[in-house]
Amino acid sequence: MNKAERTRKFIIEKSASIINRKGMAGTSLSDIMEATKLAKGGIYGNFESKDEICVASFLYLTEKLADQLNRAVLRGGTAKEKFLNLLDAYTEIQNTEGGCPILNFGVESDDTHPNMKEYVKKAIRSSQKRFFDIISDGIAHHEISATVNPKNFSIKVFAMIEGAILFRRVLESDEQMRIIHEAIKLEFESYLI
Amino acid sequence: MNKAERTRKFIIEKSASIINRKGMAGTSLSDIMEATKLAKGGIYGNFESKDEICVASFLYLTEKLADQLNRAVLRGGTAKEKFLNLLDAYTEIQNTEGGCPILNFGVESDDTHPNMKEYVKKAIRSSQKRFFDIISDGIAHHEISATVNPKNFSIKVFAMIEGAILFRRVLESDEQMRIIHEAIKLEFESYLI
DNA sequence: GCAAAAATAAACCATTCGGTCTATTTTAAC
DNA sequence: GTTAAAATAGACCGAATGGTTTATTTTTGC
Repeated sequence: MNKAERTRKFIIEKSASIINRKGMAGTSLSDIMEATKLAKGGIYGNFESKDEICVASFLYLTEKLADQLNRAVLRGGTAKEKFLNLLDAYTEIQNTEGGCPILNFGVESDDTHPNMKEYVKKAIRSSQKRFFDIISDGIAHHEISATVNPKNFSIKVFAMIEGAILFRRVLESDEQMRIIHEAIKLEFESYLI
Repeated sequence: MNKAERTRKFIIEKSASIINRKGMAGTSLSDIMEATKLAKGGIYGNFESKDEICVASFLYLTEKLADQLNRAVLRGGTAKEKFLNLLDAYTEIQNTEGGCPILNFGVESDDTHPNMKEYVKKAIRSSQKRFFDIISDGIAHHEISATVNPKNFSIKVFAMIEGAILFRRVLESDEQMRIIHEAIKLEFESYLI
């Protein structure tokens, strides 16, 4: 890794949480310069545009989040442990770095940032797949009742989590996150054999 | 209603969906001028700042939405009808005007727009209350099992709806909204007496 | 219809914006 | 340690930004 690569990585790490919190449109180059203590020359030597920084920041945030979620899953042996670890991880992790990148970038990824939408799509699908895989494996290993539809349940769970993250952010309270966390847990446990 | 009041109303109506779609930071005065075909003098004669237009737009959008949702509820007689009408309304209405204002403004209402957060809080609470009232009345009238916690179920349902709205927007498909809609319906029906 | 007030248009303002280009510093290879 | 290339700083650019003020048009009340 040469100096430019190191600087590029540094810029992404310093910018990601700001862009996540303030939004792409709400974050200026000045904000990024301030966060990195770099001048424009340094930033534009590494990125072609602000949009490229935003994309790189989103990918960085979701990769980091995926690592954390995957580690939480791997700490479990049974499907129950894996699922509950994953659920807990969502509750604990998402409270940092400006919130959930899928929620934040997902809302902003429209006409003004069309390329971002493809990345968010992928992130949604892989987030749901993480739940899907746990449920499917649990069914295959006779830990979870085959009456549950892994795809539908995964979609439902992930929707609840994203909704809960939004409420936690706006209401500035963990209360509703805890209520939804408990509701997911109870429902999941009702499917255990 | 004098001319200025009429113009003010006109500006809000024309601006609301744009601000909802593009975000507060992503919508410029030029965008609003274009949408309304008014010059700045006309706009600043009615509003003190762009922020005031954003607040007015949010309140307009949520009031309009609430009217539609309330009408859907009133078209039902039983708790079951009311709930399912409300659920259907969310599925059908939200696909317009730039999406769900609670989601869009909720994500953007942070440090950069602190006053907006209070309005979004209220909108979340009243959205959940609409479900809560239906469930509570349903329990009081022995239509719904008393084993269901109206508060928790309302929070859960609304989280699912907001999550589903996000997915529909990003995935550009109704599929997951339909899956979640069906999941909510099935769960609700399991509580009917 | 007229005159004054209200409402809006258009000109103006300073600042900020994303990006480009030149100047300077740092790094890497020898 | 030296030199050339790479990397970054800082000056520059035109456009865009939100907002203010002056000019013009429209509305209102009589």
